Amino acid sequence: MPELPEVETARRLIERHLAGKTLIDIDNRLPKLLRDSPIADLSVLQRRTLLAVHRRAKVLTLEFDGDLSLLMHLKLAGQVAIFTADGSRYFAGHPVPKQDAEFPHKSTHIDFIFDDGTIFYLSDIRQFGWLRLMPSEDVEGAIAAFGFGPEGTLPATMLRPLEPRMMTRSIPIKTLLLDQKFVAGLGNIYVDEALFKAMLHPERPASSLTGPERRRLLEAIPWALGEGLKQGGAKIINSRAEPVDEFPAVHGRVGEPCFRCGTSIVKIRVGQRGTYYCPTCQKVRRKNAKRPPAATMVSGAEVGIRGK
DNA sequence: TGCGTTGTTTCACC
DNA sequence: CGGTGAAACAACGC
Repeated sequence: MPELPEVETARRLIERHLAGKTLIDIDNRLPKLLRDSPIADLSVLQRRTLLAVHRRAKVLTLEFDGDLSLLMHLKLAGQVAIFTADGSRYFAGHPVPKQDAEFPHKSTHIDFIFDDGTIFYLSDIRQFGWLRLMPSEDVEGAIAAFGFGPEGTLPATMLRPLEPRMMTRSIPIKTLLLDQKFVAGLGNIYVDEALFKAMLHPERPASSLTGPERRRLLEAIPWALGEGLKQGGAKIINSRAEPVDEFPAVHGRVGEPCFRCGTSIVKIRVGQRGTYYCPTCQKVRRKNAKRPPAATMVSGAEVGIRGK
């Protein structure tokens, strides 16, 4: 669930509440979360001060003094919770554990305890997330190795270089947008939202988009990520959306009326991913549709399979 | 109880 | 060798 907006929300929270503070204790009850980590033990972070928190795509870097940096990926179900000494609680990422739950929760795997009593809890109900601890000087190379494309939050004009690459790919536009090497930060929620905003069918071959359609999409990407960020991340619980100000408009809303036209939102699978769209607002349209249609219309090619 | 869930990697294939 | 689609993988709730 954590995509760019959720991860950026987490970054801001951590930086706001913990930058300049010193770690006094780390309780890591699930050491395997440190995967492929050059330094395999978090305890070396004891007595280190958090200097800054960075984000590239969906990867966070917590930079400590003493040349140590902790890379963090929340994947499907990671949650960041910060409890300050005055009893306030701040959350980002996955909705479980619930905000009023007792902490540490059974899915809370690491407690980072800071010198002023602030506690940073890292929970992950699915345990798909990962951490990597390394010398700060190695971070740049480690991030570069992911080969991320441009940040999806960039203004559309700066995403223009994506256009030629879009034109040569035959895969569904949704699949291409999910490729972090193409554009960084979109996940399943915000891809569906960007395609709805641009009024494009998720299965359209990327190369079939017209110039105006490509430009519309490049506008919709930072727009969708921005909407999510405004809300501190979209609220999707058990695959069901709880829209705020009509966002999300399609993701997690199967069977519910489109906010724009009232048609029931449909769920299909695209590249093995649950995909939500409005069959009225996001019709398949053919580029070079010269050939006059035969007696029958475009037979059910675009008809979605209704989710259960 | 088997399926769905996500981001990412890996693999088979053309 | 590159593009593509499918499978694998991590683990758990429903």
